[in-house]
Amino acid sequence: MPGRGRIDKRTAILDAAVKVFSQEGYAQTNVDAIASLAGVAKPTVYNHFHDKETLFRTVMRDSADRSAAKIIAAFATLPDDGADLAGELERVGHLMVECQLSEEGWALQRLLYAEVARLPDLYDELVTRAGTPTLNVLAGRLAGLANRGHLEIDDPLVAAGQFMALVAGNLPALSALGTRPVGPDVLAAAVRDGVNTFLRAFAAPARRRSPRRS
Amino acid sequence: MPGRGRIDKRTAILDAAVKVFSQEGYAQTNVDAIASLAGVAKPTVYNHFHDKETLFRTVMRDSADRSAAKIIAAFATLPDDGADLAGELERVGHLMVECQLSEEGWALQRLLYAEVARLPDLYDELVTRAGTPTLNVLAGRLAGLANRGHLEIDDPLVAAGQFMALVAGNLPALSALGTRPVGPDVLAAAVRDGVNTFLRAFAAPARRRSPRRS
DNA sequence: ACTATTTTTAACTCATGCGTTCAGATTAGC
DNA sequence: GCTAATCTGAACGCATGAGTTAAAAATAGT
Repeated sequence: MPGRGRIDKRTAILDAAVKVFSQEGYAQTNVDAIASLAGVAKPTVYNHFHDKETLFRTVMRDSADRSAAKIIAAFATLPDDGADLAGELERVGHLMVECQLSEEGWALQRLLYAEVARLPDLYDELVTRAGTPTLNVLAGRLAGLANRGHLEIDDPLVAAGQFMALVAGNLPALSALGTRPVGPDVLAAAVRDGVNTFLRAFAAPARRRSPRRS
Repeated sequence: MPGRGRIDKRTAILDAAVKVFSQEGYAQTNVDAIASLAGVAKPTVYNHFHDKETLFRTVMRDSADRSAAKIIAAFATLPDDGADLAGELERVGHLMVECQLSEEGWALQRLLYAEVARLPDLYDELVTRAGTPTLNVLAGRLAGLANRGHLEIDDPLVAAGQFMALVAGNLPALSALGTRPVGPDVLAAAVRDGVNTFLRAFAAPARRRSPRRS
């Protein structure tokens, strides 16, 4: 019985909840499993969170916040000067993709798909908290690169969305919606392909580059 | 009580099942609702399908087959000559996107995301039946266009995946994972943006084209 | 050490819902 | 019209699981 204290029970419950919800889905999860995994009695769960849905919403909010913070931190490392643009985009793409490939990233996505029809307001909240700021940060970086003449971009928001689609678009298929591991070589190839196509479309024409592989 | 015959009971059950599963999700669906919507007694459901999971798998298979047939038919209309390539790609992209935007297309996707962790073999089956052939047909078309000098493509499979990612990648965000309608103008802009970027990356350099808008 | 709050244990209520049973009605095929 | 299959209706058993309750036990703050 670690943490016989008071306050860390809440975080223990949340940690257990994210695991069980991820593996079982919302409806298939029973609260007893969360309580026992957290090393906590069931009424304690209901003391901290009024009901199962409140617990679920809290888990999703926290998970989305963590994911967004990680991706935004990755995007923030994109330098404004165009030095080794392909390499930098690959590096950032890798960070982004690994965040989505993480246990928690996929769980968030699957749970969102599963419950969006029943909890549309939760979806809106997560988009506002995580999706929109993430896209905006990347768009800002790309706009900076375009202003310095390293990229040729009309609409930075569109380009940002397309960068994410190109780099991460094949992940669902590659990992069977996150249920199967992806080899690092396969992953690297997917990221490289996405970055190459992105640069073929948006690289400034002055410095015509010939990508290493398709 | 239409269709008091024997065999159409099965299709009535399947039609009702796809609707209820789509709206409620697997776990939240109760078989009585399917039976009553199909105008059929509950034991009849269990006469045709051994249990709820078998019914679900059948629904998913049928739905995937229908979707794949529609998309493949759309891809098949892509001409091999490069006449109005941008227009043709937009037209085909529109067909593809509308198929995914349909009630049934989104339902299939959401249900797959929701249940893939519990039914991994079903996922594999659907990929084999629908995902792989769809991608292969598009790749074949793109390879044909490349062979005739209208596109510059190293790996047609990669290019096909990237075309789909570029054209359809923003749909989840635009439609809130299929739970909200998308205006036809917004949809047209998304498809046009995707096709433009695809052509900026893959159009043969001989005929340099300047896309109408970003 | 004393008090108030929280946690635990274990049992309980109550609703949902899968899958089954069976007698009786309906239909297809001959 | 007769027979064999299927469909209906309504009820049932049974398991699962959310959320609650109660008193006893442990803990934090003072």
